[in-house]
Amino acid sequence: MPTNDKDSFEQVIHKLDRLASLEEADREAMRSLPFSTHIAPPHHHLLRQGDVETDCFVLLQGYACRYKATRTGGRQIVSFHVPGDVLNLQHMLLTRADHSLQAITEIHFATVSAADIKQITQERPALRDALWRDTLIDASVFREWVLNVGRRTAKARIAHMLCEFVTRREAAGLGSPEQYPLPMSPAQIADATGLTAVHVNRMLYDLARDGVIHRYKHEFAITDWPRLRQIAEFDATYLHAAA
Amino acid sequence: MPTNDKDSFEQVIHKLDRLASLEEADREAMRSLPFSTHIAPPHHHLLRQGDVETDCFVLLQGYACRYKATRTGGRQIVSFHVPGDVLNLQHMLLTRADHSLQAITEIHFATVSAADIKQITQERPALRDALWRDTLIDASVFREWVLNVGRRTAKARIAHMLCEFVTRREAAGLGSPEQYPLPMSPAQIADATGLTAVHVNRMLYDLARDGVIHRYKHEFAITDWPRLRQIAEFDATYLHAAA
DNA sequence: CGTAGGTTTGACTGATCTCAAGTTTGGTGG
DNA sequence: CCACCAAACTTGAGATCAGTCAAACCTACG
Repeated sequence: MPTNDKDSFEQVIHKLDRLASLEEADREAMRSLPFSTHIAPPHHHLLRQGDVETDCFVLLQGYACRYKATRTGGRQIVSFHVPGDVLNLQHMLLTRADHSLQAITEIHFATVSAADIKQITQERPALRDALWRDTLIDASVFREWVLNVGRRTAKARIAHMLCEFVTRREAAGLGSPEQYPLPMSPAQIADATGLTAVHVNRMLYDLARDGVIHRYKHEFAITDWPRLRQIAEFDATYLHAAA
Repeated sequence: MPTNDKDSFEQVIHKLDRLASLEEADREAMRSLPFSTHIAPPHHHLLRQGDVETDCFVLLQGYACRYKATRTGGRQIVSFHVPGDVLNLQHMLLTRADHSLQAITEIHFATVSAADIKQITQERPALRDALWRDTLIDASVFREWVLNVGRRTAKARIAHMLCEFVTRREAAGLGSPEQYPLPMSPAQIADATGLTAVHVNRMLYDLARDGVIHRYKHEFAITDWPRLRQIAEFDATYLHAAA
């Protein structure tokens, strides 16, 4: 676990390195980006649907999610994020936020000017490839979510969402699927899967009864990773080796 | 309606023009891209989940969709496409197809080498912005679909999907929402909304009874556009003025 | 220790699915 | 041009998964 924000910022560079073959000059260009770091408590909004935003946020520590709201009060989480993720790269070219951005746990994040990021993508083709590829993988993940919410049963949906999260967490170097508890609450899982908190709770109970997860107080962890993947029909190819 | 494929190709250029301010040199660069044109019948697959693809497809005439399949036979359409859309720009940087691509009506399309497209994005920043912006809007649309499938009732889901389609069709210069019938079948609407064909049919019946759409044989058209938008809670800002 | 907010449980409801039997449609060949 | 066929669409009846409502219970926090 990185101990300071400067070290944490290296995670993004490391991630981009996996997405395209960067040269040392590319890494240096990233490091030289002016950024400021911040800490936000759980539930803090970094951005709200409709806002005009000219900064990009890089998650350094903790977990966050993006969500959209329906006029009638419905809430749908559209993605979860792990350290190293750029949370809103789209603001490089799209100024109006079509969704909100919220901290799940306490988070550390960096803000970088969208214009600065745009600038380095002009100057450094490898960074352009890596960042563009990142946004394309983002889109691929959304497609999988449409499938997940549209065509899977409640239990499979939940399982799939958990599989994706821990796979991405592991890719970010934060431990194997069974190693750490999951940060999201039943209510958040409900909002991510298009279910109600009540029903999520029942399914979580089932998964616990079958020994797939273990629950203790307001936390839970995966105890049978192979079985969870099986329940979810999880196939990580849609992550395009981002994970 | 363009009468030949060369004229049709101008639609993409026109679309990119709306996404970024192109110079004449940018438009020329697009026109000079080597491409070949093809015709495919309804249901024809341009691409299947898992394929390795190095060409990009540009839709010139007709309608197409992208979908993902679940191992157990479920099918989820993740987007519909109108003439002028690049159907798989992601293959510029991602080689493995994470979804299938299928014609809905008879279509005319052009294939352009992904490498050529990548090349012009290096040489012409305005084209890079336009194309990148296009992929970001694509992602925004997927997010809206996650919300649609996850948090709306059957009728609103269907209405929303129809609203988006006709809005995009109009943006492509193909007539106002009420002007032409819709090309998709109940079964396809079902696959796009995460419902069954049986239930879609019932909802379509309701919408027809309320005078929102008109059905005749295996076609239907919108007859009350304001009411349809209202049922759908449709707000086009997520299309980021692509439409 | 008291309170507020989220979680859990139970009983009931209802939206959507499933299954299966018609019906329409568009294509094909005589 | 008409009869036939396959495929898709419709319709109805019954089943079920997930939602709603409401009460009780934690848990964290002041």
